[in-house]
Amino acid sequence: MELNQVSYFINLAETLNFTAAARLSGVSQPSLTRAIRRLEDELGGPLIYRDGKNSRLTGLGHDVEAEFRRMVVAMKSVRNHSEHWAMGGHRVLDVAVAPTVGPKEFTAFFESALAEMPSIEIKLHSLQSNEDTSEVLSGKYHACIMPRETRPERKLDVHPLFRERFVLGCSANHPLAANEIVRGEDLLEFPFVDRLKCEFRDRILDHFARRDLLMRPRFR
Amino acid sequence: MELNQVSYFINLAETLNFTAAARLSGVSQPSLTRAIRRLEDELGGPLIYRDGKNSRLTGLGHDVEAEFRRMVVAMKSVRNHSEHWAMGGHRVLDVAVAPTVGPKEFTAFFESALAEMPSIEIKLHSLQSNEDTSEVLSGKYHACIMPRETRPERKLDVHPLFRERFVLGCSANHPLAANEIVRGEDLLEFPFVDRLKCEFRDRILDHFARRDLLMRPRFR
DNA sequence: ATTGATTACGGTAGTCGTAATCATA
DNA sequence: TATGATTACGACTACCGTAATCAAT
Repeated sequence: MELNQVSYFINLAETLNFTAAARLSGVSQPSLTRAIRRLEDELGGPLIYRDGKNSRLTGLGHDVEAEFRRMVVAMKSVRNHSEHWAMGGHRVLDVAVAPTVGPKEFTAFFESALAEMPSIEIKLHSLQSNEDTSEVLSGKYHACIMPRETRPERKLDVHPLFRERFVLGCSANHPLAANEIVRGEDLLEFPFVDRLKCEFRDRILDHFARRDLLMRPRFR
Repeated sequence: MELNQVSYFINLAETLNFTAAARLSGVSQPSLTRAIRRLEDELGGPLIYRDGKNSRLTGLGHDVEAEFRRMVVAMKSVRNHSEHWAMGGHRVLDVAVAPTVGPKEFTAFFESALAEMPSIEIKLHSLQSNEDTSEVLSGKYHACIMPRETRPERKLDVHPLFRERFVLGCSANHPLAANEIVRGEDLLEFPFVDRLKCEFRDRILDHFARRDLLMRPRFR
């Protein structure tokens, strides 16, 4: 079964005349005759009663026509779609933002990007906790915004977007409340909780390890 | 755009792997690669990002996949249909019966026919007044049952099914009431109405003409 | 070294158009 | 004779498979 056979048959079903159908299809009459015959051979039965000016579709021909029309519709839809696409039509950019970051930090950037490229639509997703940059490689998202830099990957473009300060929240009469700057070393004097699920745990462990500081968590 | 390209692409969209898609499609890997490339050339843009184990469909690829699946569904439907048809599946026979005749005369025949050919369904239609045997030639009906024989047509099978008697209805003391048989000549003695729209008018005119009898209608 | 995709190339199948043939009105 | 469909035949396109090449892990 070939698509030219399909469109030939549609034209034949509309004209019930091989000559006219061939003209509609832009091929010679023998070519259309052969195409229809091949179709009939493949489907195992005649599609049209050949009877000069009284030609008419067989029952099978009627049934087949309906399905073929669906195929032609789908095919035209593909052509339309790809044409619009090629013309720089609508494109959707799926961007995932980690929940810790929150998209509101970037609304200004998104707005200017949308203004600059009117043919682009940006769809924001919330990056799930079990997802990471591999979701970009697999194609689920086109880009993602994360709270920490990832290990460099050749296949990924990684750009630094922002820096975040770590801030200590404590009571006003806490010994550290007076410090303008609180270093990691200062923190080690006090008991702390090791939150295994903290997004920044790896980075903080790494930070202290590089400074040869020993962390002694009091709770876990 | 060819149907093999369509099914190749469906397989590729499911596997995201040219080698696996080629195996599924039953062709060599280079052949599938070329088919996809031709498709992309025709549609004017890439359908899949080629990236080893991280290959993924483009936006256009996603859109095209949906439409292509519709085409494949329609194609499979055609195959199923024609297969059932070839297996002696369901066939509908459209039979038109002239309203003068009425289908009830043939219910016994239709019932026996249905019993004999279980794969056949008979659909009865009422033959409209402006329709005749040409509706069979044009394919609207497969057969029609008419109250009079038509002129012989090479393209039509004509079979006599029944004979109808013409009966005189009159009052008991009418001069003709005593006759066992009423001949046309007997009728000519009496005034009668020439019903131009009578279905049998032509046949009756012909009948008298062949006997050199002059009809003198008193009303029209 | 292995997996995955593309390019090169010779062979072949299938489709096309022209022209001839057949059938019918 | 004119219209419509099929068959015959030579030509060409385009697809396929094998094999080689390129790229990345």
